[in-house]
Amino acid sequence: MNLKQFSEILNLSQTTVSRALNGFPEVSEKTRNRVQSAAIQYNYHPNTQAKSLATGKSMAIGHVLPVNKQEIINPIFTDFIAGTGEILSRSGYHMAVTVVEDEGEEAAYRDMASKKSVDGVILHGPRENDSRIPLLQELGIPFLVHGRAQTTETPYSWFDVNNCRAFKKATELLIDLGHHRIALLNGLEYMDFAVRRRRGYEQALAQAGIELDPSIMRSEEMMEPYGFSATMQIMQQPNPPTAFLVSSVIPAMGVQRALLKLGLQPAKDVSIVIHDDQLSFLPADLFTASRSSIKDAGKRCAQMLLEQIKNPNAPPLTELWEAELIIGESTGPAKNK
Amino acid sequence: MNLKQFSEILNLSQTTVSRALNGFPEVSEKTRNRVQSAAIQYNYHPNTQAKSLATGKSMAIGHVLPVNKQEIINPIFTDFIAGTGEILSRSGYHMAVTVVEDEGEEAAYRDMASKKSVDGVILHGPRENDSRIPLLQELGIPFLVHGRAQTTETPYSWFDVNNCRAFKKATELLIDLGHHRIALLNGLEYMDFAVRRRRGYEQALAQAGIELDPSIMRSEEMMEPYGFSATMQIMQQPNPPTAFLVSSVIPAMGVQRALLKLGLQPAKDVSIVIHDDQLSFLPADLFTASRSSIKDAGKRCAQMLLEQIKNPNAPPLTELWEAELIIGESTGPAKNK
DNA sequence: TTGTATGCGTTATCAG
DNA sequence: CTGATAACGCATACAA
Repeated sequence: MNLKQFSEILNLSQTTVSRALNGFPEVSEKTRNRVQSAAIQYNYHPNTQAKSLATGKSMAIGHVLPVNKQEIINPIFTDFIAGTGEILSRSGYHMAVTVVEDEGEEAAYRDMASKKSVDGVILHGPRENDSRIPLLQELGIPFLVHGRAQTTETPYSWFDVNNCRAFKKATELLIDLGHHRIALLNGLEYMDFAVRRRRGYEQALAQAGIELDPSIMRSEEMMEPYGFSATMQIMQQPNPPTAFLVSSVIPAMGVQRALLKLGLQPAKDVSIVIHDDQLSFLPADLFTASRSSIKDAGKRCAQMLLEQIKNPNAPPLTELWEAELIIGESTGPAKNK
Repeated sequence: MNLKQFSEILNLSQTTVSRALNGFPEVSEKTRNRVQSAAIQYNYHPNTQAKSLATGKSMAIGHVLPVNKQEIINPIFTDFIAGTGEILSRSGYHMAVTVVEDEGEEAAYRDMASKKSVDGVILHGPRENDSRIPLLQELGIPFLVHGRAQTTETPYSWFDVNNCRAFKKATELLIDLGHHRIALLNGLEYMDFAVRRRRGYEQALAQAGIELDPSIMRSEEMMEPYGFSATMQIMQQPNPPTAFLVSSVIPAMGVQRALLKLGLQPAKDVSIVIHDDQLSFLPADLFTASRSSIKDAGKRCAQMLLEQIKNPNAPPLTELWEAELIIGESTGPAKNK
């Protein structure tokens, strides 16, 4: 059923029906009610493509996901889009997800711009001086960066968690508990968030006069086996750490597994502090953590992007959330040697 | 840049340019080359909405994700769409992801049909006698079910793993190792796959003359804390099992955590067999498993759906994969009592 | 092999 | 408050 047929049923012009459905003020209450209830009755929905063509709006938000980079298509992303999608669908938007080979990412954005297939984009996993940011600016697509990239160029909209402070506080907590050898299992350090986390860790150590020890610092993709093998290796070195600071609950599961395998009790023998994205499928209160819900982040990102689409000429929006430091069961005082 | 402008640059009609770009045979090699290189040079891409409107094809595959049902928006889904998206993007398709409140699912499908916003749909998480299947049939949208629903109605296209046989074999393996008390930590049993898995488990037990014991059987969402708490509870009952059969590696992580907490060694004290979807972020060889890559499933589903879109009148496509039984480090002979 | 004219289903402009 | 008509950008039947 299209508009023409539908308006014929109602004995109205297409124009009036369209206006009634789109909430234009000039149509009479009576007509509007008649149209709206008929739309439900006949299950009439305007064709998306035609509407897009006429308005220039696609009512879609794009996500470009490089396939080889596990950092983006990962379980954290799932919880993120659960939040994003929830907000978007309330506003009538859907998500256009494109999977690309790593080297096809730029082309994908150019494509979107040229085809006008999305009204905005959420940019995931920013790196330092991420080239995608100037690209999107050049293309003129509204976009919001989930995270930040230390760029000196023109400002852009972003949403981020204060990773530096979160990890500084987490490290301070461990230091206050008497820990002086604290291992860091970070994410990949070409990702901006990982750089900031490392910086927070370093700042806290420096303040306490503790020297950095690269032999107990790692940087890899946040997967369980990484946490396991890094812990096995680090704990079997001479002078092992008494605490671990871990970038996500996923590798932390591996850390815990390794400790148990080594006969060590979390909290009692070795303390663990993690950054907790509050993933829905993993335990919540197992670890002491700097906590910040990734799903809520997804919601907020969607809201900010929609605002930006609404006011294209407004200055860039930025928002920085503080993580909450939660004391769980995985930390305890350092043992005196 | 639109077709009109682009064709004026080339001094050709819109028709010829369109044909050259869409691979029609009648256009001369020379013209085609000229058009194609100019398209690259001027970065011309046809507008998606206009193309869709003219052809009736949206070049999009839909996923409808109910937000409250964790069973669908979960880390397994992530790996699935990584596979799906990879295949689709090669064919020029993208994915339209819509998040809906649980009760809005039917409306979302009706909406898609009415708006013609997708060319096909992948249906996730089928239940027994799933009402979405007749709905999609009624709406006339090509669709492929990932999994099956025991429906007596008209046939439909599906892709599935032989869950029943996988769990039967897994159970047999444990029985062969001398285990007679085998706990089952299943997924939610209103999901079709969970029903089939339970059936496989029951068949193997029946063959071996072992009676079912509901006190060591659970059915919940496949999350880590579920594995942990179910194991803690089951192992502290009188006459605890000597083996666990677990629906996914995620709750299995919890099983393992519980066993270690209870001072029990996997394989040695208690055996664990899981179904392993080969999630990218969790350990691969930790458990003895019936293994079947969820990412490959995603790929195959995409291929099958595309075939179906191509030949709308062909009979439904179905495909059943057998899982591979992999011996890992989590199984051993039952201890003699 | 190329071009002309029309339709796809909306929204937007302008007139009444 | 309502309606006729022109875009929107492309594909395609038909003509040359």
